[in-house]
Amino acid sequence: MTTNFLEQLNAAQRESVESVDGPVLIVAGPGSGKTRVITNRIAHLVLNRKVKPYNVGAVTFTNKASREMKDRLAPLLGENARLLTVGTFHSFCSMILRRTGENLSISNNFVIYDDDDQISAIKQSMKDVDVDPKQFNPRSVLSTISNSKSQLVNFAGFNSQKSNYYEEVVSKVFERYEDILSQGSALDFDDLLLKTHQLLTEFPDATKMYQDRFNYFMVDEFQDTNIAQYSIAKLITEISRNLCVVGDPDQSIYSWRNADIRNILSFQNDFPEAKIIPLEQNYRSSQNILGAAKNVISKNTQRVDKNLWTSNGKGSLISIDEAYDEEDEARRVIKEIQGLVDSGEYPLSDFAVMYRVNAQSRSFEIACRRFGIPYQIVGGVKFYHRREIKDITSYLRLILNPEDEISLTRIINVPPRGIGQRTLSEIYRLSRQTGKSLYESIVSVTSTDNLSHQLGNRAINSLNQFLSHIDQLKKASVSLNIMELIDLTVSETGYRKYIETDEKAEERLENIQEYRNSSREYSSVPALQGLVEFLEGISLISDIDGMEEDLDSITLITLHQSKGLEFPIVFITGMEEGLLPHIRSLDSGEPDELEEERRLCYVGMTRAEKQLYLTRAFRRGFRGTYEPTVPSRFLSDIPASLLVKNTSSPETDAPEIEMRDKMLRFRKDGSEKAISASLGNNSSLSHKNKQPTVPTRRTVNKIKVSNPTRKSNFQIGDKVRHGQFGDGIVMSSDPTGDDLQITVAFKDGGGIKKLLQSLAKLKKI
DNA sequence: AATTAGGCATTTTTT
DNA sequence: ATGCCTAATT
Repeated sequence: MTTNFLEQLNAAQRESVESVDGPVLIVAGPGSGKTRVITNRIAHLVLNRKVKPYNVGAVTFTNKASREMKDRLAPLLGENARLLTVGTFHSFCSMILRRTGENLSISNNFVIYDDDDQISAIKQSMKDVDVDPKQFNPRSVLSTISNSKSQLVNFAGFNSQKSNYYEEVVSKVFERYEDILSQGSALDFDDLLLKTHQLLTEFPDATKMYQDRFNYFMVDEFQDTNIAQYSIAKLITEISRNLCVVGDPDQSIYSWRNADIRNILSFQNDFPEAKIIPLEQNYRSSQNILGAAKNVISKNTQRVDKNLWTSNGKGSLISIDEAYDEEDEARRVIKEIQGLVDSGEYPLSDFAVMYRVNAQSRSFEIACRRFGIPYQIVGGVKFYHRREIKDITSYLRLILNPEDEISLTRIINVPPRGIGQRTLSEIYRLSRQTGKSLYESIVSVTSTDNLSHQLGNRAINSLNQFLSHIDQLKKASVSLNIMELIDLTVSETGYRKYIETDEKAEERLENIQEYRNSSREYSSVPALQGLVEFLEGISLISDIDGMEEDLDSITLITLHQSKGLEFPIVFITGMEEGLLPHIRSLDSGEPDELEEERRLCYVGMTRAEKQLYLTRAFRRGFRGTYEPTVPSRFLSDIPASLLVKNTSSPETDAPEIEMRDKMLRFRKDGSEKAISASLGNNSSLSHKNKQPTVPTRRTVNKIKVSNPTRKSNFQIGDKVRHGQFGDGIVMSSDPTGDDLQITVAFKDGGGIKKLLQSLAKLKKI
């Protein structure tokens, strides 16, 4: 091995790589070779500074990123690469807690509750402490708790500083929630961090062990870490002070997940001696793209300006394309891609279509299928969140820990075995009365001499049946590997038979098959440990992890998920007020949130190497009705000199004729084009064995070109009569989809109602 | 106990 | 429009 990899770096990169002693902050602009710096830095540590790989730790944002890092290190370090500790913050913490969590009475077989489980646990907690889920949204309660935890405030802390009624309520739920989790030997995502932090502050022996081990520690995507994560990194490197963080404040897009951009400031305060190295040369994008992106981001007020530059050529101008609606938008994008692919210049894998919200993916999927363009969709309906998958996972968790009440209640009657509401609430009652767990209560209820319950023979039989399933699986679990265990679960519990009656049987069975396949890599691990690791694996996996770069397909992806990726040609779609920037950020009135939207846009734009398209639709469907749109403010931040001269697209307030023309053209195209076989797949695991799915027959005449109801029969100010609400005055009338929405203020306290002209037989009076 | 109908909230982004 | 939850039905 030689050091020649250093010679291929620019000055700043090289300095980043060679500055290994003491704290370092690398401010890495988009495309500045960040991953290369990190991997080379590790290689430099091991090869030139003779640091043992065992003493190096690096945390990344996703599993995918760590996998890539390991892949890149393998050729440089050979076998040594395996000895490095590279993972996400959450998997890093999970490792610590499995090894030394017993200090905090955490079982080393703990399971990790994902989103769904957390919501179930919150709902159960709310029920237990008599909080009405209609009055308090379980999701917001959870997010309050999560927010608290990620700032290192546990239940005790939260409880002692609650200051209003809402927080009092949350506190009650919080307490119960923690009980449910510990009952289930479960930690949620935030606990992984919170408990690790607790361990590292309260248990010097364990702490010392980790501090001695991780002499060199690196944090990637530092701008998207939360307080808990930063604190952990600080604790780990308290002695060595060899903490290197890499990030870009302009790419901070996860504040809603409690990431705290102030960490960057804190770092400079906490480590005043830190070396700060900006990486400002962009190797990814053309001058035009970089210029456009810089113009967008520069409108943010709360930022330090950077001097990003590139020696790349000017490249193509940026295109702004305007469509009639989201279907038309998708059609135009996919046709453009098809054209470029047909010209032979680009492979499919060069293209990414990005959007703000997952719901937008639908129209692109449909267009891809219609035009026969293979696509890879990142995210969407999460594989591990599908019902059949969650069900089997619950069984597996019960094998590990029958006290897990969230998993138990999920599957106690799945498949149906006659354990209904009545039976369950009786068990609950007994459990609360005796202080025993649900499982224990079931065991005691089914023992012959217990007469303290009010359950019929039938219920007892069903419960016995359930118990014997769990028993049998538990016994088998000590000798079977994970794959065999899944098979046994599916057959033994009658789950397979049950699923076969489902209308989506085929799809569900396929998913179970896929689940089984994904367990293969754990099958060589000893029985129980394999189970633990498999369960951890599926909890910590993310959608982006399933993405495959070299698949011959285009990529459909959210802007958030696109962070860290790059594509020769990028389409950012839905450039509309309310979508990007998202309505939530506008409603909140928080300028910070708007700035984050702008950063999100910036992240998307800077993914592009050669060509960037920004698209929008004149109108967009929202839960049933269509709304006219306003172009995103970010579009006007791009100087005209960087844009392709507008050729065909009309302006926002296009004349009616132009609009109709577009619609006609659309209709013609859509119905004439034959449906080609689709290579797309719709699972986040991206298995290639999906049969070509028949596209949803989306009838194009959904858009009616002429519709008599579009013309309003009512003028503002007209007096009208409604069968139910009585008399009122028309306030406004707006077209929605094919219909007209009439807003009427009714007399006699009837209030203001929005009515559809076609349905609400309004009479003029 | 299981099935069904109707009411209601929901959609930002995810380790 | 869709999906989840509750209430009503059998």
